[in-house]
Amino acid sequence: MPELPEVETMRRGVLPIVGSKITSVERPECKCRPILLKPRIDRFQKRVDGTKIVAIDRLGKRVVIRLSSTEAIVLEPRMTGLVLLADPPSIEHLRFRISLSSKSHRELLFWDRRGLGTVQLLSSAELEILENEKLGPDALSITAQQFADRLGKSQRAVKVALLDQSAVAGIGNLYAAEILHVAGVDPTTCCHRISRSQWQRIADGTSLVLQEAIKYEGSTLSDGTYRNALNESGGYQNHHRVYDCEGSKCSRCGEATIKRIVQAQRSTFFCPKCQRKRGIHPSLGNQ
DNA sequence: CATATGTCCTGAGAGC
DNA sequence: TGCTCTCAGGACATAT
Repeated sequence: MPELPEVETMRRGVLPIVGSKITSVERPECKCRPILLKPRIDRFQKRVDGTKIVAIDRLGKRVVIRLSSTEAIVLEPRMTGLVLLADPPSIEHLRFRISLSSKSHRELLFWDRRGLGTVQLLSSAELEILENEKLGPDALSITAQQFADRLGKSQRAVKVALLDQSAVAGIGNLYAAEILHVAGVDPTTCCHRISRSQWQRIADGTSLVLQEAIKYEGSTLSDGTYRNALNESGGYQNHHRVYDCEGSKCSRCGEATIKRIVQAQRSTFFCPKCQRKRGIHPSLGNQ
């Protein structure tokens, strides 16, 4: 499930195609339902053919391929999408191909097993709306002040709020849990009860966890879906502190056991000792 | 407006 | 063994 570190790894992996020209785009034959493509392939073709790739950026969990026309191809992997220069894991779920006039890299591929991902061609104005109005500050650089400003009055549990891309862009279910563990904050805490120093720890934890995960090229979970642009696994799954660690001993306190709960229909993993709510002492004698 | 829930999708794994 | 069921969680549409 590509989140910021995985998408950033994909972005870095396809940087070598900057400077290449697009010779054609194609939607390969696919037995499964087609993914969302906007605009339709014939109009898409006309607008991108012959343009040059001038930059490749990341916008939250999306890869943005900027073109000399000032438009941009926005790739959104969602659950199982991959952005590849190498051969895809299977031919059957190949969803989109960008052919290039490059000697070293002939094509960029978008592969997606479950098909929830999207490929969109946006004008610079549309991209600006996405960046400035729909998405919050990027998680890699968000400050404690920005966290407090955007979520400080929310009634939601902090773990659920961290997944809101309009509040902060790039965090998903896995890294929300990792961040709150590093910050030492109970994932069920209502945002409005979080102190300044806790927002600071959350901001610090966000930066630390995401940079660490980028260093290891993201997390390839047991289903093996996520790969980098060269179809290689990530390594951060071996460094998870809580995610998918239910039942193992917490590495932070060395005493408690990692627990799993469900919040907003999603798994949350945490250490009940390191991530306790502050203030009220646990009531005695009711166990 | 803020927040909660349902939906899309496929393959893996559980259980019978 | 082979069937059915449940689950995984990105973002968005719809409901409260």
